[in-house]
Amino acid sequence: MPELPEVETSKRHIKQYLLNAKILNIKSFVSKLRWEINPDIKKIFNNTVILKIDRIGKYILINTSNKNTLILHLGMSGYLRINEANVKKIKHDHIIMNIECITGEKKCLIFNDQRRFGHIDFHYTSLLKKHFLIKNLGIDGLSKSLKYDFLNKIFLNKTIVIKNALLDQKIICGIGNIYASEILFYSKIHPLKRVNNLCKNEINFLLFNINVVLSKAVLSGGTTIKDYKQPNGKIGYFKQKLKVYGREKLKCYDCSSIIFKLNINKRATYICPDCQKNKLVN
DNA sequence: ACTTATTCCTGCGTGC
DNA sequence: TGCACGCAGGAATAAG
Repeated sequence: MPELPEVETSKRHIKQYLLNAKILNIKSFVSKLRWEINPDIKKIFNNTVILKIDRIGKYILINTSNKNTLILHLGMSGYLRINEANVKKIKHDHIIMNIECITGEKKCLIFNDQRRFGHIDFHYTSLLKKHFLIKNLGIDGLSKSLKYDFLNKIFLNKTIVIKNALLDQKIICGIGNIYASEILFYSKIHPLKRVNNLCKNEINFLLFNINVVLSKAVLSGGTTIKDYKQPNGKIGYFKQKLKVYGREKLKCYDCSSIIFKLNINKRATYICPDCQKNKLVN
């Protein structure tokens, strides 16, 4: 679910409440999400102040005054929401962080995750890049440093197909299954094309469209297929703008050919067979 | 050093 | 209605 645009939308929204707020306490109602939750999380952040909120790939990073960083990943079905303090829990609310905002108001940040593929952890801010979830991440999908030379160098010696390369968080982080299909459609590249066969123009057009698709999706508040919600409770509105994802058997908006669904690594992939027919071309 | 399969969860739609 | 099955936005880990 939540890919870069959904995580970025969530980050931006919670930031207005969390920045400079005091964490009163963190409560966890499960012992594990994807992994065991370090029980120290319940007290180590008590009475700390939130100094900075960042995102890398699909991770939200919250720096606090005790020189720690909270690491949040929303998994497949997770979302965050801001509520008034002491609001009643609903199903799959797993973590609640009670805060006192800079305005003096008391609120809480709630992490809800039906499938529990998400995770919450923390690490010393200074050693964050050594954390097992962070250390192998590649360059962020919206980073200004994501340029031709960087990507070309990686693609040169690889034989994996481009769809899998886009999903590989060790290369570029933040792109997931929805945006991989969309980016390749925009780029007119077949998802099964091998990365070492991409020419300079294709890589540059791909880079351009990674930025276009992710930026546009952020502006729409992300994509809601099923569970995802913005922290204000609204859904994301990019679904209406998807050109191929989820549009099997419907007409391509550009050429009226029928959108086709295929599986790559067991994951749904959508293409316009006419707009992206360069599969075998070098 | 690669790629591919398995695994962790809940819930929904489909077909019998 | 009920049940079995496949599938869903992720990704580390194990196995090949």
